[in-house]
Amino acid sequence: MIDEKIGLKIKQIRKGWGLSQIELAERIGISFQQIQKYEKGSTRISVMRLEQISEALGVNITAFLGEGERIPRVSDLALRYTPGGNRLETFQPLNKEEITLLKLFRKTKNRKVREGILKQLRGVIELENRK
Amino acid sequence: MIDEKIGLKIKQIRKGWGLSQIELAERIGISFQQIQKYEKGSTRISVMRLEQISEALGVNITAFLGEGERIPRVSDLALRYTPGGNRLETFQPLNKEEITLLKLFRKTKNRKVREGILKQLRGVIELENRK
DNA sequence: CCCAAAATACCACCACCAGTTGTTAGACTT
DNA sequence: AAGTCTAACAACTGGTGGTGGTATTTTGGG
Repeated sequence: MIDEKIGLKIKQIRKGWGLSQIELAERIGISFQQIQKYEKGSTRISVMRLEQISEALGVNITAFLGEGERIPRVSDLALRYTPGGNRLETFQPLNKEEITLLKLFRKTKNRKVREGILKQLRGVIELENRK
Repeated sequence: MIDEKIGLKIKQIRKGWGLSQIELAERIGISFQQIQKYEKGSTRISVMRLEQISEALGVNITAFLGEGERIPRVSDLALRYTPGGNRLETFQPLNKEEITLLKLFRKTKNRKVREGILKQLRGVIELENRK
């Protein structure tokens, strides 16, 4: 899966440098057979190993991961994580209203006020659910 | 070593979202005890796992690897995304109280209630500043 | 303050797989 | 055709990734 992709890149970069599996293996301190497994994607690569490999190959570790990746846009996440129902997950990008809420909430230094807001919300929610 | 660093970041980002170890664990289908090990850095993280985790946390996998790089937090993106023009300059991860607030706020479906809360906050803030 | 419950930390055990060794086969020299 | 270098594949094993169980801390509402 992802290990296969990474393995392929390892192979490409290694060959690009004209290194044999043996040479690469020696630089890292493991057997060349294990390198084979990595390149074939038949064993999972740990982050630590990948770091060693990237170092041995003189490339940044992100060279193996970057690909078409990009920083997830808010819209993507919204789509991905607001599935069926109104399951209220904590994990959602903040929408405009919520951002306003946060900014306001942070502006008031008064503990009592903040606690009051929370209490008030709880009350309303209970009321809603009761009906 | 590198696993400890990654573990720390996992913890940071997870908490920033107000997720428990249990919730994160469920999202990727492993035990929360294993999450603990990852966060403590006591077991090596495979690239595959890290990818799952980064997806579950809504960040790019490079967020855990980029050493000095800035962590592209989703909540960060969300906040900077604010169309209103007035953005929060430096993002602070959500603290406990704010997470509670958000959860409650999202629980109430009633628009009026939410608007009321905002209005109320504005009032209090104005009051505070006047004194 | 107090108390339940959620969240986290800690421990011991097991199964699997990362890593090893060994063998084979092509590809190239000389 | 014999030696060398490289890479693919099989069989084995120890370490550790992953688990369930329990103890401890932290939380937050009354």
